[in-house]
Amino acid sequence: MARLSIVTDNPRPASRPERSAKAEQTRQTIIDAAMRLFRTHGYDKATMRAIADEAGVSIGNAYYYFSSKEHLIQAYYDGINAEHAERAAATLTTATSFADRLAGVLLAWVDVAEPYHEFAGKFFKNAAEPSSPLSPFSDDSEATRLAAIDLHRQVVDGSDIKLAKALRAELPELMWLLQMGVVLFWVHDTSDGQRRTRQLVEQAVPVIDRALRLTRIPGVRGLVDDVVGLVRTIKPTAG
Amino acid sequence: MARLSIVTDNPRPASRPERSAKAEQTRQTIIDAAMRLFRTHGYDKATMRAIADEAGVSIGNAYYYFSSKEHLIQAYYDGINAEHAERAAATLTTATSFADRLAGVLLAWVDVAEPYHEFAGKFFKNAAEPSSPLSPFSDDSEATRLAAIDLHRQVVDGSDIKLAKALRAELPELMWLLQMGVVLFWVHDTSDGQRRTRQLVEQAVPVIDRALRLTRIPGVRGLVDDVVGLVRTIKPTAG
DNA sequence: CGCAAGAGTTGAACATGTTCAAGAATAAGG
DNA sequence: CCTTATTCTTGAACATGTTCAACTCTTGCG
Repeated sequence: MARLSIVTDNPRPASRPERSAKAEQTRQTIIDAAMRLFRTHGYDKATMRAIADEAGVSIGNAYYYFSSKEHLIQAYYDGINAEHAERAAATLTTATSFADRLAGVLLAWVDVAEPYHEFAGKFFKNAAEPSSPLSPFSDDSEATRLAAIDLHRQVVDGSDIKLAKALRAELPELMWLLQMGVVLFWVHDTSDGQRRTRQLVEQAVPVIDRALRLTRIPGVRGLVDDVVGLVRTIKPTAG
Repeated sequence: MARLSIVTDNPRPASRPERSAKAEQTRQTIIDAAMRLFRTHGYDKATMRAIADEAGVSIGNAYYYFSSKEHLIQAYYDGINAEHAERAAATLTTATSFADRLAGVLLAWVDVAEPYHEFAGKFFKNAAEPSSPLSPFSDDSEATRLAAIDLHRQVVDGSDIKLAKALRAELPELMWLLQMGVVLFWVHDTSDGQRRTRQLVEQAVPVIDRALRLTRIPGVRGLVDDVVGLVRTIKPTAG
């Protein structure tokens, strides 16, 4: 699993990004230990003490590198995202229809995330707090979020779908929101292998595809402009 | 503020619902103490010890009545919902257009919830965990959820909007989902008085209204059936 | 080398949600 | 009233995320 540390928790000011080789190694050791324990014992059992033990460092040292358990989890989060991008690439290079591409990308996420489902509930809890750096809407997650949105831009751009320019520009962001919705459903989905989530994706994607193709109907056009305007108003201006 | 304890945390089996008058009183004392501290000192400062102290009982006793801090918060949750229903009634008896009714109900929620905004982040965190009884999707919250959905049914039924039968049946549930979306936005909204959330509601409602009226256009009709089918597939069958 | 400044490391201590064995108060049955 | 079962109450004890003052090691510089 590739490990992009997109969202870092660097204890040093940004102006001095270097870190000694040994420190970097210790840092990675801690991450690896945490991964191992999260996987084998779950979130609750993987206490900071256990992680520190497993990594062969003191508790205090773990906190020197990661200012909270949440920040430690961030590596997990990034790992899933990186794996998702990797896996989605297969779909993005082969499929041409919008529906296939979107379904492929969404199902790729479900596939990638499956091993973490049990863990995800606990993770999700932390991510839900607005002030948490793990929140998908937080400033800290911006890089991760933009990468995910970009993935959806590729879904659109590489597809055969015809859309109004304004809609095409905003659509990837809306699709990212859709993906957040899928994640929400997935987290609550207790069916085996998250069967119901896959069903949701497979059933929803054609409907979305159909809806998007309807946007070219004259009577619907005005509505689309309204939606785009709404998205633009709401979107970026933090605060 | 009315206090409907819709979702109770009864330590005794459901077959023996009675509780001594004194016990009931102690229970209420604890709730009141918790409310006071949540309001005055916020979620973090309102420790179980502080709450027990304020209520004049021991920590263990507080846990006898509420099996976790989350369950104690439930009263808060219910209180907001009850107040919302009360406040929404004004709109529901006067407004006749669908847009006005929906906007009125959603804005009523923002009004009612405003004092709790700071607190809400912490609350939301707990509610986000799927296994939490506080989750709006949990079995424990079913009564509360159904009440909220019913509120939206009143919005639809009392309005002048014309809709296909199937859509009309599912719409209240979709509107409840919309409300959850508004709540999500609201939680993350740091503008003063949650100005941006109000803006979102005011701008989104006319768009929704317009979209619903478009559902009668021939070409759109099939799409609506698909959406209804999708909602029905996904909705109830827990697990 | 010698030394100062900073990086890296430590574990005891703290705060808080939660549990639990034990006891006190109350209710039920005779 | 006495006995017994049940409800109610208690606070010490526990687990765990987090902090912090102190310590050791490394680096840079004369």
